[in-house]
Amino acid sequence: MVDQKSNNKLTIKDIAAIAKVSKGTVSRVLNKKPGVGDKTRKKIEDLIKKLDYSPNLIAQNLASQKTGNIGVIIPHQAEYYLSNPYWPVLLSIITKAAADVGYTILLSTALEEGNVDSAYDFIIKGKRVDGIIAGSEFLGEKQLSTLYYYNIPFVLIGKSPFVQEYYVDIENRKATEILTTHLIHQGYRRILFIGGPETILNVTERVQGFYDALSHTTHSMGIVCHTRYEKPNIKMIIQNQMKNGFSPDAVIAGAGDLVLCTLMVLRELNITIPDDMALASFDTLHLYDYFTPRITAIHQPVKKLARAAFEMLFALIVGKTLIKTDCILPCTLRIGESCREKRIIS
Amino acid sequence: MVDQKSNNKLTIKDIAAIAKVSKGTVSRVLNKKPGVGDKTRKKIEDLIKKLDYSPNLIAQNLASQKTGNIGVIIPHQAEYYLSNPYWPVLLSIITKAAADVGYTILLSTALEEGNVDSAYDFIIKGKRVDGIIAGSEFLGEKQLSTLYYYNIPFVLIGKSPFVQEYYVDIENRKATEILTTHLIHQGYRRILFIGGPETILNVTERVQGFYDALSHTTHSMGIVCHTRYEKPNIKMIIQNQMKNGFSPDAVIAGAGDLVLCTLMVLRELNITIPDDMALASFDTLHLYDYFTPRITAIHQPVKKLARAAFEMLFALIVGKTLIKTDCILPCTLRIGESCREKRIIS
DNA sequence: CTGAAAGCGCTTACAG
DNA sequence: CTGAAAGCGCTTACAG
Repeated sequence: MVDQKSNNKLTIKDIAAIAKVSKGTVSRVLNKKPGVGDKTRKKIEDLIKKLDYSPNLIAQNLASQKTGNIGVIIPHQAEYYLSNPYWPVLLSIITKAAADVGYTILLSTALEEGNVDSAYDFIIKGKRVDGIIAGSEFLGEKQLSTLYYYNIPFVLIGKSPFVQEYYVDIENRKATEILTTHLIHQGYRRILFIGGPETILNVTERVQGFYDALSHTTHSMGIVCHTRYEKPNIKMIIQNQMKNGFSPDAVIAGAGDLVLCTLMVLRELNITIPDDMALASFDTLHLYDYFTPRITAIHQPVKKLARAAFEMLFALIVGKTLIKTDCILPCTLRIGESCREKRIIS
Repeated sequence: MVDQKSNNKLTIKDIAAIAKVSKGTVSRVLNKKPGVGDKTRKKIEDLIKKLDYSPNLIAQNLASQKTGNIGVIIPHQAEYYLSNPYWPVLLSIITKAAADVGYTILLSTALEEGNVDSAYDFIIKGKRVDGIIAGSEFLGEKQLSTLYYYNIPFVLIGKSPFVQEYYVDIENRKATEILTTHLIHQGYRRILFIGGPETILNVTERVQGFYDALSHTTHSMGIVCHTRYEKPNIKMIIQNQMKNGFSPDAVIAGAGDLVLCTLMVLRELNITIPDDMALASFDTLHLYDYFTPRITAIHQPVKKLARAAFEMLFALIVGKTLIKTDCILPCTLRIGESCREKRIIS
């Protein structure tokens, strides 16, 4: 048809005109608001369906002063956060939970590792989110003051020293204690704990858990070393500990980001797992089951964490009062073959 | 301060009032448009910086009739597309390329595997993207007619039987030929190719490449089997082929989604790689280097693919005329230890 | 170079 | 129950 307008952008005005009602009335049925007669409502609903009209979300947003978006801030650069299923899973669960209640996710990540400024600016300036879920790493007072200044509801994933409410996290300390205790029970005597940077709260919590376990035994001893996530110097750490007389018979990778690297280093050094050295880790790997031996590890309830974060944020956005302003979830121990019971040699 | 308005939402009106100019003038400097005196421009720029004003993007969008968003449609559900680095990498590269020119990504995925309707509706209705990059899988005439109806520029990742222009892809056929030829040269004689569903274009292309290689030799023969990605029945396939007399000495996993499963099945059946059976794959794995033996594989230039897709879309959006309306990229062969040269037994 | 005004497509008190 | 009108915060011809 020639006269089929190529300008196929139906607006509320068109619908109103065709239905011979006011825009206000159409708006009311669009938003399922009361104050419209049954007949009128039906007529407009039919028309909308027939014409396949859908409202311009941008205009809705501007008029209603709500965006329908929630911002997710991943405080890492893509290369890094994609190396691990943690953030992708978190993100996809949040997206799904948000979609269920009509919200869209706006994702913002650090452009370079450790620099979250741009990520916050991107999301906050421009006023296009109703709330924010952010990873607590690298969250500083600068970002916080911006959040508070713009008065925007937010929930953190992971504790922050600066924030006392509205966060979700896991039982880092307790879980590490459980894992370490397992190693002790399996007969390992000299356990090396490799953790991330000590400036990160969950790292110090895990270290505490490690010491908690050791404090309950006289058979085993432990050593803690820290390294960066992005460029871990695990090889050096392990070699040093082997030379300096501690010579660990078990090593715990204190974060999902460190397991693989540790695994590689052990292979490179021709150290057999678990015969030469046991390996355990906090956090499981992507494709976990595909590694031999499977690595004994603490499993985080990432999906639950994501759902908890979204529910908390949603409550904040709609103004529901929260009874609990935090949510700390327990982890589980998954036993593989990488920490088999030690033969009586030591 | 008590009188520090909690309503801290600076608008263009406020800026105009303070600077004693009109909103139009502020808008012009905001958008770096000509038609403003140097002094006035400087004054306004300083004010904006001082007050840390940033314009409301939603209002900008509505007024300018541009969204600054581009939609990315991943035609899979999260559980599935996260099992493989392909989509996450694609997404993160597109996001970065888009950010460089001021665009934001709106992600939409299938809520259930194979059903992309909602993904398209979500992105297209509501008019909030200036263009779309979509995976070509499951793209049907229904989605296409919607895209054309709304007259929205789009670029496909992967060929589609329905679309003759504006897509990017890799050399599926040629790459598979290269891989298969490598296996033949390594001395493998009975090669099993396990591919995805034959309804998918890249699967049939790869199968063609497989046959291309075989057609150049009289030493080796091949068999092709198809399976679903989400729930591959690889164990059955391999067992059948072992029983029925073909008894392959090499297997090619025809897609990244099938490698791991194949690997697991071989382990389960106590088949050693490569001594009992060689394993090669199209597409590398996440954490590729961490598997022993490393698997010989075709490597796709995913990052290049993503950049090519975005560049093409961007050109379409700004109305630049394209010389090439498609982009087919070559792949490379990565040789691991999973297809070692075969001892002369057969 | 600058301003006044119309308009983007909605929502939402306010009347009636 | 329904409509008319103002307003959300911008942009963009159009004058001058």
